[in-house]
Amino acid sequence: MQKLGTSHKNLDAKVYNRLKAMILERKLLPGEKIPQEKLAHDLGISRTPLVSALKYLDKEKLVQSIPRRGFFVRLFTKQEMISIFELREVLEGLAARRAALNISDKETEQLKDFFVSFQGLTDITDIRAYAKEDRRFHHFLLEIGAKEFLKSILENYNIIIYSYQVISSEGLVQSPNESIQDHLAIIEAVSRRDGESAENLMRNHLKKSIAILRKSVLEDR
Amino acid sequence: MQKLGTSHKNLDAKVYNRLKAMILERKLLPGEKIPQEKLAHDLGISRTPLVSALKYLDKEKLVQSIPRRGFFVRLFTKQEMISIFELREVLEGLAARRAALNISDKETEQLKDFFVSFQGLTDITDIRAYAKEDRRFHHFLLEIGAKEFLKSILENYNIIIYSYQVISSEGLVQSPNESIQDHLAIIEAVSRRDGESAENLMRNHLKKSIAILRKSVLEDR
DNA sequence: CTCTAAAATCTTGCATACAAAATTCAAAAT
DNA sequence: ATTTTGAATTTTGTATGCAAGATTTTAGAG
Repeated sequence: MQKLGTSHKNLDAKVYNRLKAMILERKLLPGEKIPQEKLAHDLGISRTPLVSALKYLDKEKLVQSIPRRGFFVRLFTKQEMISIFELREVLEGLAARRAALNISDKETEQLKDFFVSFQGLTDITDIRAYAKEDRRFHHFLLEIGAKEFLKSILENYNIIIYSYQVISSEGLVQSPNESIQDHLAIIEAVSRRDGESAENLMRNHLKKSIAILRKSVLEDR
Repeated sequence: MQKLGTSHKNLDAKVYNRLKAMILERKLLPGEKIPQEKLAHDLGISRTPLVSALKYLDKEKLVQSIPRRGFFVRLFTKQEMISIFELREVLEGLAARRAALNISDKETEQLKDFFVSFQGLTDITDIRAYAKEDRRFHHFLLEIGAKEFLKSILENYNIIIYSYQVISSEGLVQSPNESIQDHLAIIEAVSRRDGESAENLMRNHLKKSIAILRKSVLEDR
C-alpha cells in the first residue's frame, strides 16, 4: 500500500479521500469493522488523522460509528439506493432550475454541443460513450447550478456517485434511445433560461430512472 | 462557563452540540476566529475533542477551516439564506410526499388535530401560538417522511433551524391568515395519502415564503 | 515616521501515551 | 456439549507533547 504523509498538506483530508475511494471500490467491504491501528500503520500515519477522516465519513453515512465499539463500513439496501435517487431527483431538479437562471451566454453555447454526435442516430450502440457523455452533461449543469450548500450536499452524500453505481455496469439506468430526448429537452429549456421547465424536465427524467429501479426491486423478490 | 467532560459519554458530540448552540445563539460571532486553547480550557477539555467537533461543524458549513490558520465562524448573507430556503422547498417537498405515502392511520388522526384551534377564526391574533403550531406541524411531517439521508441532510445543514431564524422574531415569514389555508390543504392531501399533491402543496407553500424573502432583500437596497 | 526584516511568540497538525471500555479466550460449571 | 465466568488482550477516547508553520513584535534602515 502506498504511504501517505510524505508530501505535506492536511493529512485527514487525504486519508478521507483515500478511504472514500476504498469503500466505493469495495476494498473495504460493507459491515466490516475498520481496523484503526492496522490501517493507520499501513498508511504510514497515526490514528489521529485516520479517526478524523472516519468521522467525516460517519457524517456522510459511508461509515457508521458506534461509540466505544468502532467504525463499520455501511451497507446500503436497494431500497436505500432508491431513496438516494429520490433525493437526486429533487436536488438535481433544483440545480437545473438554478443553472437555467444563472447560465452565461458562453455556457449555453457549450451546452448545445452535448450529445451532438448521438443526434439523428436511430439506434445508439456505443453505450460506453453515451454513458460518459451522460455523466459529463449532468456534471456540467451541476457545475453551474449547484453552488454552496447544494453542491456540498451532493458531494458529501455521494448522491451522484451512488446513482451511477446502481444496476448496469456502465451506470446507466435508462436506455440511451429513450433518455436522449429528455437530455435534449433539458438543454433546450436551460438555454431558454426557463428555470421552471428545466427543473420539471430534469425531475421527470430522473423519475423514469426511479421507476425502473423500483421495478427491478420488485423483480428481485 | 459550565464545564463538560464530567458526565462520561463521547465528548466531541457534546462539544459539537454546545458549539452549535453557541453559534446559533451568536455567542460566537461570524468572522471570529475560534481560540482553540482558550475554549478547550474554558470547557474543561483538551483540544482533541474540540477539534473533532469543529471538523463536524466545518462539514456543515457553520464554521470554516483554513488549514494551518484555524477555524472561523461562518457568516451567511441574505442571499445564502434564500438559497437555503430553496433547499428547504425541495427537501421538505420530498418529505411531504414520503409522509403521505408512509403515514399510519393513527398518525393521520393526529395530523387532523393540527391547527384546529385556529380554524374558523377570521383573524389569527396569537402569532406566538400559531408560530409554535407551525413548527410542530412541519416537524411532525418530517418525523414521518424524513428518514435516513433526508433527515440527516436537514439536520446537518440546519435547514429548518435557519429557516426559522430569518425575518420576524417569531420566525414566521408568512402571515398566519394566509398560511393556514396552505397548512390545511397539506393536511388534507397527506391524509388522503396523495403524495404528489402533498409535495406540490408543500412546495408552493414554501415558494411563497421565498418570494417574500426575495422582496425583503430587494427592499434592503 | 514608515517600511522592512528578523526574532520571539503563539497556534496548528500530528504522534504518542495511557486509562477505561470492549472483546476474546480459556477454564469451570451445568 | 453448551453456558458462564473471569482473566488476558485489544481497542477506543482523550490528554499531552512537540515540530513545523503562522502571527506578532521588535528593531533597524531609509
